[in-house]
Amino acid sequence: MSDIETTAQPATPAQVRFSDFGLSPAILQALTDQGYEHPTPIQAQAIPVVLQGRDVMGAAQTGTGKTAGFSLPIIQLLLAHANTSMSPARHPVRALVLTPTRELAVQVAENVANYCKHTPLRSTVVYGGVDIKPQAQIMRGGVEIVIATPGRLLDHVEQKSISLSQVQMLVMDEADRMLDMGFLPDLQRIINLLPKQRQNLMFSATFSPEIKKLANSFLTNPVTIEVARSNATADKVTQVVYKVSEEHKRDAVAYILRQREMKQVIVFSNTKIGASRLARGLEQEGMKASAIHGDKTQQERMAALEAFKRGEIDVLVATDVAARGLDISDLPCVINYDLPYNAEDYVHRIGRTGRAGASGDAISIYSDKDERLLADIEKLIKQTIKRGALEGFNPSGRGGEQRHGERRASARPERGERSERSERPERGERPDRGGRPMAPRRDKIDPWFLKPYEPSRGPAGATASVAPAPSAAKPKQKVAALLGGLRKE
DNA sequence: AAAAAAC
Repeated sequence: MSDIETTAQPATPAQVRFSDFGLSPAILQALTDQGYEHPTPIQAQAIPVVLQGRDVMGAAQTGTGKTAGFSLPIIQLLLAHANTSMSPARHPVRALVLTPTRELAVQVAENVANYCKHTPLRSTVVYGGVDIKPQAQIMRGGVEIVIATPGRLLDHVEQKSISLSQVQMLVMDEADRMLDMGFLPDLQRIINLLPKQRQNLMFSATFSPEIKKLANSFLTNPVTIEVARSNATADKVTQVVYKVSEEHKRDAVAYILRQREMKQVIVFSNTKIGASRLARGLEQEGMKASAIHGDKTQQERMAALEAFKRGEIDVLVATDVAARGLDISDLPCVINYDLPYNAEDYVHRIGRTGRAGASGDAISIYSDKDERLLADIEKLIKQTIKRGALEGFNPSGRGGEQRHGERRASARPERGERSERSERPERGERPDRGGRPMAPRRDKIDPWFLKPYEPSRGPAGATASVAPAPSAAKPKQKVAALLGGLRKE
């Protein structure tokens, strides 16, 4: 098999209809219910190919309609052999969808359930952080389609609440993300439990060498589908960066939010601590803000997401748990409170806005020490991002915008002011880690985040030897070794 | 460097 070839067609979705694919009336009815008539480009390409039973390697950003692209034909194929018996034994798991995050699993499951609603097929979702028993109960009752995060799925396998021996179709959604998160060993264990004879669909936002290798080991003669070149940012998104000194970043975000009177904004932070602090800071400024990150309980995560979707919260401060996949529709604006360490994450983050033809703004705050990150991002997206100036933003005090009568600079620790104490991570923020081991033990914590910011300088000051290559190569080697070794447990 | 994910 040669290199990945692009089958990207300037599809003409306006002329294609879902009814052209020979899908069952039950599926078409579900689509009609939701007002869907025309497939998106990736749907138009994927549906016929999946219906043919081919393996697929799909490159697609979120917001392209990828979920329907694989779930509609899967449902169709399952229906072709569906039976209406109520016996659990007659409802073995036949399609398995794996996702990297719990929220994404829930979201995919909601879609699948919707598409199935006029069919006898049953689907369910399993993920960690919540009680396992109800999940096991549902699966023992028999389901054809399971959407899962890898760890909890394996848990169910060990508990024997699920058998994977009848799985005919496997979907790996956000495969690049799963690799990044170290799910490769779990993926391999799961795949070892599946029948050899099956159809595989893999979706990834990027075509890194690791992803190609994964595709080569798990897919059989796949058809490659690509819509919108990966690494290309949506053209509808207006991007701008504002340079601010590190200690004024939070004020800058508050200023931007207030200035533009923005509703429904996601603000991305690189750290969980940073996200919590920023959310609280914004709340103190009177905004309706909430944080979502991996140290929140699953309940809190869901609650924040729901509140945001319902419009009860205007600002969702998130780590990269929300960077990919989440279908928070058509946000007018995304703000990067930190520039992401991985340039690719920038693309995913700003992909939350400017979707479905709408335009959007992507605003990033950065400071001196982030020049390198900005350069990496611009290199990846092959464009220079506009440097903006925050008109009227005067964080250094001395009057400035304080004449608006705002409460005195809640988010501006002066030197020596000991606001740090009150900025510690909330107590009780994670009474329940969802069963995952508590992150680092107290005595092992490196409290870098509690220290005041200091521009880090090498020991010799001037010779800040720049050697990014080896550090970048390391994780890749690990992935390559795992892929090559195909170790089994 | 960070984040995510099973018990």
